[in-house]
Amino acid sequence: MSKGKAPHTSVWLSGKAGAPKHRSSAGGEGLDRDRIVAASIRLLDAEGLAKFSMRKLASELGVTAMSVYWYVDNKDDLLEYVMDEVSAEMRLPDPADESEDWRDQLRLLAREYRAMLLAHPWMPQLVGQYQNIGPRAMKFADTALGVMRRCGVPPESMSGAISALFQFVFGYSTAWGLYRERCKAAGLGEEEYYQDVLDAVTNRSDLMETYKESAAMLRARDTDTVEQMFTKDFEFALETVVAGIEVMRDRVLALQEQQNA
Amino acid sequence: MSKGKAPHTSVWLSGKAGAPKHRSSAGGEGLDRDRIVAASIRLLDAEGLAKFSMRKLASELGVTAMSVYWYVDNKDDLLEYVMDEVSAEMRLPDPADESEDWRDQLRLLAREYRAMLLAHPWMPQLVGQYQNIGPRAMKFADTALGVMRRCGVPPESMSGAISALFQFVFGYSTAWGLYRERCKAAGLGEEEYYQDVLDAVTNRSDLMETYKESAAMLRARDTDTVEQMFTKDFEFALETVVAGIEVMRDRVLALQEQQNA
DNA sequence: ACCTGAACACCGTTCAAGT
DNA sequence: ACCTGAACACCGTTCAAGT
Repeated sequence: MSKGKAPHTSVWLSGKAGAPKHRSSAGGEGLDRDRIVAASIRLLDAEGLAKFSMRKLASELGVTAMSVYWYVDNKDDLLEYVMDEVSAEMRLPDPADESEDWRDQLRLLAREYRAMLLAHPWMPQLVGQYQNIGPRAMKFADTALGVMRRCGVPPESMSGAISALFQFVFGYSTAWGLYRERCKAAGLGEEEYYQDVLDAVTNRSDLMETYKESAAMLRARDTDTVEQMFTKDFEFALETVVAGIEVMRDRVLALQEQQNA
Repeated sequence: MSKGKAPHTSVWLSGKAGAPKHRSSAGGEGLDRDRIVAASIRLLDAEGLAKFSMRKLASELGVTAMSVYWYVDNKDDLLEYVMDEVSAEMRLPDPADESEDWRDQLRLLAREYRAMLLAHPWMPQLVGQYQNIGPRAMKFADTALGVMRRCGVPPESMSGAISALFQFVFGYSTAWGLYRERCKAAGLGEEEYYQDVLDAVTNRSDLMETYKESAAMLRARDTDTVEQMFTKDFEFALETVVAGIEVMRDRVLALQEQQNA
């Protein structure tokens, strides 16, 4: 922050983040920013982002709506704290551990990211709304960079490679999370809902004509459950990106060598 | 839709989508679903999703808040119509054109998707909230599948490969769109905001220690503008995925051949 | 068939007031 | 230092009523 009071960008850039959380020292039953964040996560997991409100949160905490505002400036800030908190659920590999393959470490990071996003279906939406740049999320990003460096990609290409992998995982988790949420909201099983979509397309010959590629693909994998389909796609795409990174590394290194000769 | 009145999943699965749009025949100045969708896009582009409301939309149309509800069941449905409408902005290659390289067609699709998502900064958020399965979005997806088939990936692997590419583009566009929105909201230039983040990290030795990988990477590319950085990352990641798809295709085909022998 | 007004059940947040 | 109550300026949506 170059100037005094920058307009709203992120709590983590406002200088007020690290500051007083008002830990009620004695660990009593008073309010607390940690307690507020924990209650928020509980509510979000239970009822989703759309139904989450400051008023409900307050009543969950057995307190008046406005008490929360003593610990948190506004709803946006609170949600940024929440994001960083669940980001801490991910296990991280040690990039310094030479005994492990960097590909496996990359796979672990991708799977942990996916698991976290799917464990909290509201999380992809928040990631699309606020920048996840709190300390725990940054630790994750920094670890990913550390692993990427071991693969031998030159520094200026690292963030492109990182982007290919983790933006995919984010997009994928968003899509699958959405699908599951819709099923739950509609009171349909995952297979049921899928059958409905399939029927809607295959029963109408005009749609079969227009979307013939989609129809053909759907037919090619109709022995799988929806969950199997999503999981297979994830694993295939994950290997695609890892393989691609290796190709790009060799390509860039060859180019550099050629320039030095 | 197997049963009569399925609970809310998507307008496109409710049977009410294709139905009466109430085209005011004579093309007069009456209301119209097309007109409502167009006005919505105008408002969303101008003020963003957070400030978009049914009441503002109505007043933009010079009409009472409730008139809109004659043409559209609710806000969710309207936003799904909007998504499909802007999805039509993307140019599509012809998968049947054998004179074009499938790689180039894939690149075109990825760039068109990116351009569309960045032209409407609220779009990534909607994609994370509703399933984009309207007719125009489906046409895009079907074209992507058609191109992918030309590459030689077997049918059951196609959606995994598609996922690797387009979920990445979605995630990437979400992140960059977010960055730009934050800049605009804060009244900062893109470089200025970046400098603020950089300063926040590099001026504190404890952070430099914790996020040393990030700091090193940032230093490695500090001659680029933010826009150049994002664009380079996109191009690098795009090539990464395309290269990865080729590797995976060869790998899967070799495996199939081996099983047949 | 199309549009309106009034009303309901919510929001996030401010602000003066209490202890 | 911490919490409250009342109030403000909004929401999406329902419903009975108008033409």
